[in-house]
Amino acid sequence: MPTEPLSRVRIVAAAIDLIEREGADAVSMRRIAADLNVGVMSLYNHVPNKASLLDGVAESVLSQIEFTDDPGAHWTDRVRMQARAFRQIAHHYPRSTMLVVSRQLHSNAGLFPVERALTTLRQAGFDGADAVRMLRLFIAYVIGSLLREVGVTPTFAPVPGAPPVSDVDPELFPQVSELSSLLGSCDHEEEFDFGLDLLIQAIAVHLERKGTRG
Amino acid sequence: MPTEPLSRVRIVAAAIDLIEREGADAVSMRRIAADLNVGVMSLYNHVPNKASLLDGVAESVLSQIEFTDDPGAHWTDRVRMQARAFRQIAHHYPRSTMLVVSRQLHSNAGLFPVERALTTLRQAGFDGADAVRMLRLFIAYVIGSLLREVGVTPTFAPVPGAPPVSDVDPELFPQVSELSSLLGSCDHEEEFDFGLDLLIQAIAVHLERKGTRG
DNA sequence: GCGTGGCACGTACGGTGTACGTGCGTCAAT
DNA sequence: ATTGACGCACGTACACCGTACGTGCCACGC
Repeated sequence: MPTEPLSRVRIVAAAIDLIEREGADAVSMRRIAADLNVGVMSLYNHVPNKASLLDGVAESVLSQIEFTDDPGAHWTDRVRMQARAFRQIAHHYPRSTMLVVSRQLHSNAGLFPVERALTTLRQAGFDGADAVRMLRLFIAYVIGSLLREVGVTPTFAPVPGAPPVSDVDPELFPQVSELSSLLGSCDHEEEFDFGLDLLIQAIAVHLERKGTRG
Repeated sequence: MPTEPLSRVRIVAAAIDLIEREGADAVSMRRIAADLNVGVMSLYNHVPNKASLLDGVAESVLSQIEFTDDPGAHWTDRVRMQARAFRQIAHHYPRSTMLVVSRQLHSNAGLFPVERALTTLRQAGFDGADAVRMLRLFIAYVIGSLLREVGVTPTFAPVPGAPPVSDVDPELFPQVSELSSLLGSCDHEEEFDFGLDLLIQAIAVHLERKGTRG
């Protein structure tokens, strides 16, 4: 049974698998090698070091975003679709996404989504400066939302292991304790779409005002 | 010269100092001990483990947020001030903030800002469910913005060491390459305020509509 | 047949977090 | 005053980490 030859993509895939199964802390060169039934140092024939391997993870996750763009649709719908595509990848690879988001990105893998978004925004009528602004606004919102969904955030994503928002002092935190049931649960998709629509509507207004003025 | 006795807060302070000076990767129990002129294992008399120490860092940073709330001001201004207070702490402790944002939060230190924000929103007229929604929306935006400012993000915060958005293929990425100068630089404060105002305006509209309807 | 280069692998070194034991200083009860 | 207990600083030791370096196998071009 000659196993498939070792390669960078196989190593990256094993890393993603491991991250999703046991979390980013479990990632070690030795562990990945073991999962691949391979000596540790063999990995270094295909990957210069661990940091580069994690860059590969980021690149791979990013490149798996599936954009289905309909050039005929209204720009608001196209923007919405692009944002949702991001969310879906994060939903699929939650723990890897966490890693992607919290690492400096060195490759050009992140440029495709950026290019696509800028194109859409400029076709909608934004000038260059505003397109960049709006892009940054959306990225901030999307990434912030992903972090909530993935399980970080000061707003109590329902972490299965941890206790809910129990044992808060109602004297000190009346609002938090009154709204604890709302804070403790979260329909991430509904919440994401709510904010997304609000944002899109807001920048549509911004666009109209600029258009009628200048 | 009897040095001040070792304590959890002194250890946490040393950790924050180290993180800001040399980055989160430089943090190790040995290194912190050395900075404090202390044996490694002495730390464990005040801190159960490294993870807890990092929780302490998060807690400390969060608790240093300076809210100056004027109960007489319009709610939009109060919300703006609270968001800015967050940004300022991140600006002051950029690398620690990165760490805070990318860790699950286990303590109640994050509850004060939450309580405060919820109070403001409910006084503005939002019902419980909407207040929670709006809070989450703001948190997503603020955290996403902080990540950009702190130096992550797919949008090219100007990392001093790295080359700018050079060497992108204008054929593949026409928008990116045309707007490269805009993408490559960023007035974080201006950008943050722009998005913040847009957001506040949007939820103000949302509030009015709900108010006049119900 | 014979180099030669790619690749799997073992060994080894300096780093990490932390379990455990030891010794010293201080304070409480006798 | 003596003794006991406890708190806390510290050293040692272990398992694990990333990776530099050397070795040997095997498949290929000449």
